[in-house]
Amino acid sequence: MLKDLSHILKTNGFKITTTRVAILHVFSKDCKPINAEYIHQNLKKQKVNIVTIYRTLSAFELAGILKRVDLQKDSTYYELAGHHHHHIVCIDCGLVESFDECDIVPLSKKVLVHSLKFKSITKHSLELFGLCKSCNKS
Amino acid sequence: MLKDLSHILKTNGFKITTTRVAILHVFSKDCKPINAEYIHQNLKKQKVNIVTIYRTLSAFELAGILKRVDLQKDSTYYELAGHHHHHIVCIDCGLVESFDECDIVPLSKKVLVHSLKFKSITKHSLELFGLCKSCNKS
DNA sequence: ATTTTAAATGCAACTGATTTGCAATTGTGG
DNA sequence: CCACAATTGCAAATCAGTTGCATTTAAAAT
Repeated sequence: MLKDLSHILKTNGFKITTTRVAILHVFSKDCKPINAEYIHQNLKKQKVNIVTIYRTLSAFELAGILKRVDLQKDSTYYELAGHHHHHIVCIDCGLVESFDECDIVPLSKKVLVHSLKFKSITKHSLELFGLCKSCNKS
Repeated sequence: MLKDLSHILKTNGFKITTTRVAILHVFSKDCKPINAEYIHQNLKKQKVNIVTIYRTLSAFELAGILKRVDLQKDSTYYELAGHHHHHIVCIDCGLVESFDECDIVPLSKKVLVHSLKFKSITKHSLELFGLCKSCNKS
C-alpha cells in the first residue's frame, strides 16, 4: 500500500518524501475527512511541522489528490479525492458518515436552464446535518 | 420598511437600537448573502464597531432572524432567514444567485433509512458552483 | 418625567487557523 | 556523486472572529 502512496506522489510530480507519504498514509488509513491538526497528532513518530502539513494539504488539493470537505466546523477538512459521495454530520458530537446517493446532477441542469446569470455548473456541495443515534438519546 | 425592521427586533426580544436597525436594513436592501466586513463598509454614516457587528450577527442567527450561508469563501456569510432556497456561486468572481428548486428532503429520507449511525436529519447544505456568464468568456 | 436595570456598544487585547519569508535540508535527474 | 529545485522548519505575520471590561443607552419601573 505504501508503494501505492508513493505512486500517487510520483504521478503528480511530487518528490517522494517520508513526510508526504506519511500524510497520505493517515488519509488512507482512516477513511474519513480530517484536518491539519488531526494529521499533526497522528504523526507522533514523524514530528512534522504543522506548517508543512498546511502546505502539503494545499498542494495536494491543487493537484486533485485531496478534496476539501465542508463540514461547517472551525477548520478545514480534507479527504482523498476518490469516488463522489457526501456526508451526514452530527450537530452534537461531530460524527461523520458518508453516503453515495446523490441526485444533484439533474437538479443542477434544471437550475442552470432557469438561471439568468450562470453559464455552467462544475461542482456542488451537499451535506446533511442531524443527530446520530448516541446523541439523539440525550 | 424601517418599522418592519424594528418589529423584527421587538418580536425577538431585542432593544430597538439604531445600530441593529441599520444592520437589518443592509440585509433587506441588498437581498444577498453578506459578511461582517460588507456590513461594516456599508454603514459609513453609522460608524459601527466591527465587534458589534459580529455580536449582532451571532445573536440574530441564534434568534433565527438570520441564516448562515456556506459559500466556501474565507469568511462567514449570512442572509435574512426567509423562505428556503440555495445558491449558485461563481468560482471565478464570487457572484451569487439564488434558486428555489430543492429535492433534498426525499433524498434525506432515503439516506436516513440506509444510515447505520444516524437517527435524524434536521438540515442540509446545498450550493452549486460554476461559472457565471461573464466569467465563462475568459 | 426620572430612576433603575439589563442590554448594547466600543475599545483593547486575545485566540486559533492559516500564511509568508527565509534559511537549511533533502530528493532526484544528470 | 553533484547541482538544483523542491521540501521542510522556524519565527513572525495575518486574518477572521471572540472575550473582558468599562461606558452608554433603550425601555421598564417608579
